[in-house]
Amino acid sequence: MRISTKGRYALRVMIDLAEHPGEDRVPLKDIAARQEISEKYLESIIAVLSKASYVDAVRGKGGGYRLSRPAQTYSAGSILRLAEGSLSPVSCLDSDEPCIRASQCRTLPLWEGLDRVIDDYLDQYTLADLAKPLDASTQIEK
Amino acid sequence: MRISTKGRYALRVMIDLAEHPGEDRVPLKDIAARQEISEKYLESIIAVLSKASYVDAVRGKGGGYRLSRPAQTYSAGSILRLAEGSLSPVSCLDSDEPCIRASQCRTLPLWEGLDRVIDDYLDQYTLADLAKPLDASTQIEK
DNA sequence: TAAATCCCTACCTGACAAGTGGGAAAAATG
DNA sequence: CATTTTTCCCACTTGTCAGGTAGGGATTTA
Repeated sequence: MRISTKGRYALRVMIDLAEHPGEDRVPLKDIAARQEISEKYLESIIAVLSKASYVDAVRGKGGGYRLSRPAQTYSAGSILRLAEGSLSPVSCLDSDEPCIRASQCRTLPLWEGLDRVIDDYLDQYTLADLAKPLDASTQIEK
Repeated sequence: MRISTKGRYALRVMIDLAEHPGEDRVPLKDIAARQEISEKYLESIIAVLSKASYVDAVRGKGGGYRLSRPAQTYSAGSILRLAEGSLSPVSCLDSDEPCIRASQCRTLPLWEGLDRVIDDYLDQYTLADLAKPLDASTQIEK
């Protein structure tokens, strides 16, 4: 039940952007260097974020990326679901048409509940909570 | 973030055993037939359950498997953790020695909380809740 | 012209999921 | 004792996917 690097790196990119609001545009090269992730690989990850308008890209010299909304408006769950494709623990929760044996399935309610619990938890956390967590006042109580 | 067939099948095996307490010993062949899973593959899955004494095996003619404890005493989480190895969403939660950068890590608290939420949820469900779910009185309120 | 995003294709490597196959050992039954 | 029915054990296969790497070309903007 692992979160892949896509999701984890996407989150780190977003956090990095949230922590560098001063620099108006942040080039991918800088993010890659700070996060110690290959620029090439990050390119494919940030492309997804960009297409979904989670970040705002500007080309050319002096260009780079920027969050397109305030950090508090992104939930960790939304970023992870976007990057991972899906967070659901079993594939039958993804397809729109329910499984034929759904009514007999002993475990379906378990998975549905698990899916809900995961989503609910991850949707509580915002990007603002994750950036600069040294400031204790922005932390969620656990 | 998928649960693999190992975990899912292990759960189905345990549910199947819980639903057939009358037959003192249930041969794997019967479980495989009912669950429509290859006997050979199930063999490797039930071996893990057997080694952990989750089930009780008797060889030879008339032999088979049986739950070694009452169904209410197994949590879904314990079965899944056993079969899957680990349910944690990131590998750094598995190693006993913490990551060097743990104190700087922006996302560690998020993963720790997620891990806890998943475990807590899955540990609520018992095998007795999952077997014969048509009896509404045994269901967990969601 | 340099620095940046964007977009494409292709490839690699290793790990792991998901199984298959063969046979040995144990226990009951005839 | 032989046979059948079962668990138990080890090796092997097959395919998929994560997690990248490599390279180039087009476009945009200071």
